[in-house]
Amino acid sequence: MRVCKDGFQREFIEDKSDMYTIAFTQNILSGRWKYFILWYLKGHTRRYSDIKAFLGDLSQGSLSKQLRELEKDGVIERKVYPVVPPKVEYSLTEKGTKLMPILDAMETFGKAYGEQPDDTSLV
Amino acid sequence: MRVCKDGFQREFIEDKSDMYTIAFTQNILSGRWKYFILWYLKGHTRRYSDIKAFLGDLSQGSLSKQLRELEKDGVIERKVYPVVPPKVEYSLTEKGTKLMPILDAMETFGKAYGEQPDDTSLV
DNA sequence: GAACATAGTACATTTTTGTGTACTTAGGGA
DNA sequence: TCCCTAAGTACACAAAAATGTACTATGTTC
Repeated sequence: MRVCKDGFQREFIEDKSDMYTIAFTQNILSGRWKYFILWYLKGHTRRYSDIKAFLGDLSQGSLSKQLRELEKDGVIERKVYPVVPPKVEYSLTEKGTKLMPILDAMETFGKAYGEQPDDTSLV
Repeated sequence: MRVCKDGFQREFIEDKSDMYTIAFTQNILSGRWKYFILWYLKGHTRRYSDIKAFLGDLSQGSLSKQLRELEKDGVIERKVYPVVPPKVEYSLTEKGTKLMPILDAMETFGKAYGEQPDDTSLV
């Protein structure tokens, strides 16, 4: 029971705060490619061109945008080497590695219920 | 090492299949409100109007759409009582409960790194 | 001195999502 | 008789996300 802005007392059946922490996490992960990028970076340092090649069917603009957002949220790190042609490496930060249990849980669910995609589509 | 469609052998540094299972799960969870709906259904059977009231700031059309998608994906169950005015109850299926570890992992991350929202915003 | 490579940016356009408004159903109450 | 309720649907519209195309930088190689 709690006093609200309107002066009345109300019983709060749910505490929404847990939900807000989920929303916070969701914001970081929202984006068509972010799970894939994070998954690909798991345990590796990768160059921009490798990520691009791995994901394949996305434009440079999209990739750059997703990477910038992940960097802004502090889950990946960007290391620029001052060479020509440019070389930039991406890796997970410690915060980023803390997202891995989420990916693992998604993988577990997907393995239990998902269909295997056509193998040739991977080649 | 594997023979590809183009006839060449290639070394596959990554096996993408795990990533596809993540994509499968992501598809089920994509949608502005789905995490919230699932979270709210955790351990409870809820009426349409309760879900609407809980989420607050979304239209009937949006809510119906999200619920239909979750039902189609088999993660929630819809039970209609033939009364007037209508009564419809939603609950998690067993498949739906298997998504909970994902929400839990997101909550853990959010608790570690998220800021608490202004408490008054919840009232 | 022209072309190549990598890692981008800028901007217009398309696609995907989400929203707002109006409408429906049928029994019970004023 | 008319309005109320809960749980929707239908459709046009707006906002957000993703995409495609063109462009940039600069040291090295041909």
